[in-house]
Amino acid sequence: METPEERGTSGGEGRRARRHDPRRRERVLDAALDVLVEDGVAGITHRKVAAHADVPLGSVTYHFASLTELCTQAFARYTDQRSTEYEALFTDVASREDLIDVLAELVRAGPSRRRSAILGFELHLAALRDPALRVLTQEWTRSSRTTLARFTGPEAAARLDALLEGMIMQTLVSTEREPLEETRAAIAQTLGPATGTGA
Amino acid sequence: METPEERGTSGGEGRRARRHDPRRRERVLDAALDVLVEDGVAGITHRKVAAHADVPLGSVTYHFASLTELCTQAFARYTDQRSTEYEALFTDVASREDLIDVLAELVRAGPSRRRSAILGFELHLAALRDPALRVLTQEWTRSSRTTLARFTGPEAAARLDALLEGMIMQTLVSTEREPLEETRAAIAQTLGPATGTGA
Amino acid sequence: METPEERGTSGGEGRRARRHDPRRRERVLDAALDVLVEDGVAGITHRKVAAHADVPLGSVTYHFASLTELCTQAFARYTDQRSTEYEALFTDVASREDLIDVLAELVRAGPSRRRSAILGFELHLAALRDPALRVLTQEWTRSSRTTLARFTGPEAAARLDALLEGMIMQTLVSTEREPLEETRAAIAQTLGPATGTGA
Amino acid sequence: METPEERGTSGGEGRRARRHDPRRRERVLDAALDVLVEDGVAGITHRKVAAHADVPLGSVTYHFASLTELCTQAFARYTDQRSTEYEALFTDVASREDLIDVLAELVRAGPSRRRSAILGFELHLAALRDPALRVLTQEWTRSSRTTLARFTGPEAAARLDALLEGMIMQTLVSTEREPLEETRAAIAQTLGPATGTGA
DNA sequence: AATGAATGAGTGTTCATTCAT
DNA sequence: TATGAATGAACACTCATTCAT
Repeated sequence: METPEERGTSGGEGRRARRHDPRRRERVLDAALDVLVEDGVAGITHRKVAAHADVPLGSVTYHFASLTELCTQAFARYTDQRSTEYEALFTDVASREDLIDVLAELVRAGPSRRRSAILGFELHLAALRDPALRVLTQEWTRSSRTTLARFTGPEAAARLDALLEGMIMQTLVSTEREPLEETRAAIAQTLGPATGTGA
Repeated sequence: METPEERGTSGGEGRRARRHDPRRRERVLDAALDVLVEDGVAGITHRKVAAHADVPLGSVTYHFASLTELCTQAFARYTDQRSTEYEALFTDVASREDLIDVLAELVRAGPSRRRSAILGFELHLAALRDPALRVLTQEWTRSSRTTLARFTGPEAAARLDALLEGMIMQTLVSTEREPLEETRAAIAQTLGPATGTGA
Repeated sequence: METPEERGTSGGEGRRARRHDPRRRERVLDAALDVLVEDGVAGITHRKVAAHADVPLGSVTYHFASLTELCTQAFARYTDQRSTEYEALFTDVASREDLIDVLAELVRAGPSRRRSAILGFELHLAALRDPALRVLTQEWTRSSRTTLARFTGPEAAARLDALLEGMIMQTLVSTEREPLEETRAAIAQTLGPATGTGA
Repeated sequence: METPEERGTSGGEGRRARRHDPRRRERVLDAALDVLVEDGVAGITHRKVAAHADVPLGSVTYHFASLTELCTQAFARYTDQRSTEYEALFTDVASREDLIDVLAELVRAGPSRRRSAILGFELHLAALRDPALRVLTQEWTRSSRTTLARFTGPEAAARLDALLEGMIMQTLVSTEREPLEETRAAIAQTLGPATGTGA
């Protein structure tokens, strides 16, 4: 009913002619995760996600019925990927020492981990207010504890999980890095005294 | 949601004629904390804060130059109160057992603590992106570790702090409560083996 | 409200494999009329019509070049059906009494008529702003007056037509029903004094 | 949180410096009625109203909590004004002839009345779907019938009201004007046979 | 012939912030 | 000092319409 006028003139630069783009959905979800890392749940908007994915705004709202749903699905994608990654960390663990190595590295790792850590905490916080997200955090907790429990037994796994989460949070926020030895010592102690033979 | 009619001269019951209200600033800050608990940094607005404090909208923007500043000062008020409270928890601690009691209670405490825990995590997350808030988290970490260190030595204090933070976060999100004994056991283990005489 | 998941291959039960559905067009027009009854010209959208007709969105835009055209054709279908129905009402009218019966019933009839009445007024109002629709209202007015005039002569037909339209509108909006006798009396008076023998 | 940049640069031409504008509300309501006349309930938007009132968009949403409420209040303003006007039409009516003159003039009047008539029908139609508006139509019907009944008695007032409404609607839509004599005759007949002395 | 994917214009609404009083 | 009015930017979301298949 209104005159369209400058139809199809605008549109950024690198875009155009990406009609029929399978994986579009996934690209948008990844972009959403990028925005969540950068600006948090507090700062995510359709527009930022669209810009980040180099996709028109309408494309985001087309694929996801609401911003909430976009976040939910993005977080689901995150926990999914994260679980697999987490599992993979432990494939080569054969001894108590190996385990400590892997976990200390997990806590102290650099920027690559930073992204993951931030998303984890954003998710936890958002889950406090959104039951749909609570499903994800519960599943994630269960799965990470199960993985740890293979080496430690269930109670120690729960403690360890809490300790790791706390250490990761603190690493995230603090400016200076804790000495490696202290990280290892904290993990070792939570694992409990070394038994005679192995992990 | 409001229209001038509902705004303006009205204001419920308790307001009006509170000219020269010296506690106005503090009331607004507490209201801001309430809103942060309820809706998070993602959901705070001047209007919600004003409504919560039963104060005109203009009063909020008058006392605080920007929403960011309001949040910063509210968080500052929170860490301030929290530090004092935290310190107070330990005044009667005389033994290792006392310490475990107090910390287990800290982790497991109900709704009263929930507010505090949520604010703590909101602050941590927001601090990732705002240096002004990082000052607060650093000071808060330093102070809580110092308090703990009186009983444990510095390294154990750091571990313990991480463990507590992780446990509190998990308590916050999870639906079922962990058995008290496990909480105590986790703390005890992180404290390290009991020494001969006391805490 | 829909996301690709909910759209796409799904579609409830009765759809699918209705390739080459010759009545598709008519089903869409009827669906459009349903939506016009429910939400008015103010509320009609391609999506609502498609959902109502249980037809993919693309099907609506495929068959009708624009929403305006869809409305126009739907209204055309309405006046067409309505004229036939209207005509049919009078086939058995043999006396002045019969005529009054039929018209009173027309004014007072229940839900079945409600649909028709609402569409009539939606059309009239839309026609004020759209010349294409004015063609329909003029033809409809002409045809209904012609029908009435068979029993009353042209001037009385015009009056009667106006009276009926006004009464129907009032019936539509008002909550309580006017007594039958008053409806009949109003019609009778507009018909003019009974002549000796019949209608 | 975003950079404002070109704050306060835009803003039309004739505007500016109309802070503290009492009557702003009323101006907006009148603008809303203008838009309703022009584009109907189907076409009203905040932006059109703002432009018509030469007022910033924010001003419209500031004064009215929702578009629905804006329409409701605009229609309320309309019925209010209309009732007064309607009443005034009859102040000088002293005879049956006078009454017929006034009503025929009411039906046939030109553009000035057109606005009023369109609003009346928009309101009626919208009232079908919105109970808040139904309050207005009921009150309006009651009041106009009361006015008419002063000259005709209650039953005739109801008939007359319906007839007038129907005739006005038809006048609105039709292209050619009905002869004055027929309008008068229709009214006269609905008034019933002239009694001996007067109105 | 038919339709799912896609897109850009535009909508209602919220809100931080400014400003006159 | 304090606040109601005001405003413009931005947001989530809807939708008519286009287009590749």
